[in-house]
Amino acid sequence: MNIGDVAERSGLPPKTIRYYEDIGLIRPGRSANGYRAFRENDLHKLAFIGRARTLGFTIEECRTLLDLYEDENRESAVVKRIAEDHLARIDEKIAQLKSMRATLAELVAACHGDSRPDCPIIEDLGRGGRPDDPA
Amino acid sequence: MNIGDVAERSGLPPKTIRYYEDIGLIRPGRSANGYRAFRENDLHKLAFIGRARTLGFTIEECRTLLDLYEDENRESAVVKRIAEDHLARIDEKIAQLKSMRATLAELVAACHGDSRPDCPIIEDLGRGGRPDDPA
DNA sequence: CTTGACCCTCCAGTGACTGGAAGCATTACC
DNA sequence: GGTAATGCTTCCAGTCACTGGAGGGTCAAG
Repeated sequence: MNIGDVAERSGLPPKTIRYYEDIGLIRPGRSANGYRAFRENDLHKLAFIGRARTLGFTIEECRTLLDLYEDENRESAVVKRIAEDHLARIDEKIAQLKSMRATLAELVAACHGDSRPDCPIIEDLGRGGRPDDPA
Repeated sequence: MNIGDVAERSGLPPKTIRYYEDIGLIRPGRSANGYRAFRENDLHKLAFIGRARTLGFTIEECRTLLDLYEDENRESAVVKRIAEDHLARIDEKIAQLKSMRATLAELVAACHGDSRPDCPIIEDLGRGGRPDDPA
């Protein structure tokens, strides 16, 4: 298989696949003409990585997970721990975004959004986010 | 004020403040010794940027917001629209993360996490995320 | 007078790609 | 058989928003 076929079948752009080879996630062979020659196994790995990436795992986690994928004697506990850590990070990010969202939504709701210059959003930013002190 | 004072009062690291000057967000003067000389106005701007960044606005949005901050004749509608766009982006990200989280939580729950190698997490990744077909 | 804290600039690296240029290889079509 | 369009190759640079570090000047205290 050439890179184009693998790209189509794995859903990853050729550029990304080359990048994954660069950083050592896969090692396709080479044809006589210098083209990368992918085997089914490479395709499986790429699909694996693609899936892991859509679940938000970092490349380094993907590397570890790939090793575990190939390791017949892996302990599922190791895999589970990586996933749990990642889950915790996701929860943190969600919490952060929700907090941002809440503040921002309040400000947006308070802004009349017309042609006049006064604007609670700008005022909040200008106060550095400290609560308003109308005294 | 030297950069250290401004860093402390704005909560931004000196490196970041220098970077903000580099990209033209602020323009502090210079003392005879070559040190940056910040005025109160610079500090206000930095606090403004810092706040906007914690709310997740990009640097380019900060630039625009700063312009609006300084513009006595701004229309609050313009500000509101930027904030609304940003809000929509945040909502998108939250949705994405929640979807990741849901899938990942299922997999984690299904993994017994002991010394045996069989693991629903690895299996999902290996299938590229396609639903299991036990037939 | 030296020590240490502070400041300066410039370069390089982060993560995970992505875009583009320059140049072979192959394939499709007439 | 020629030629034009793909497709493949490598390498360099850019993205975003910083961050780390080297190498060196400046300033206040003891």
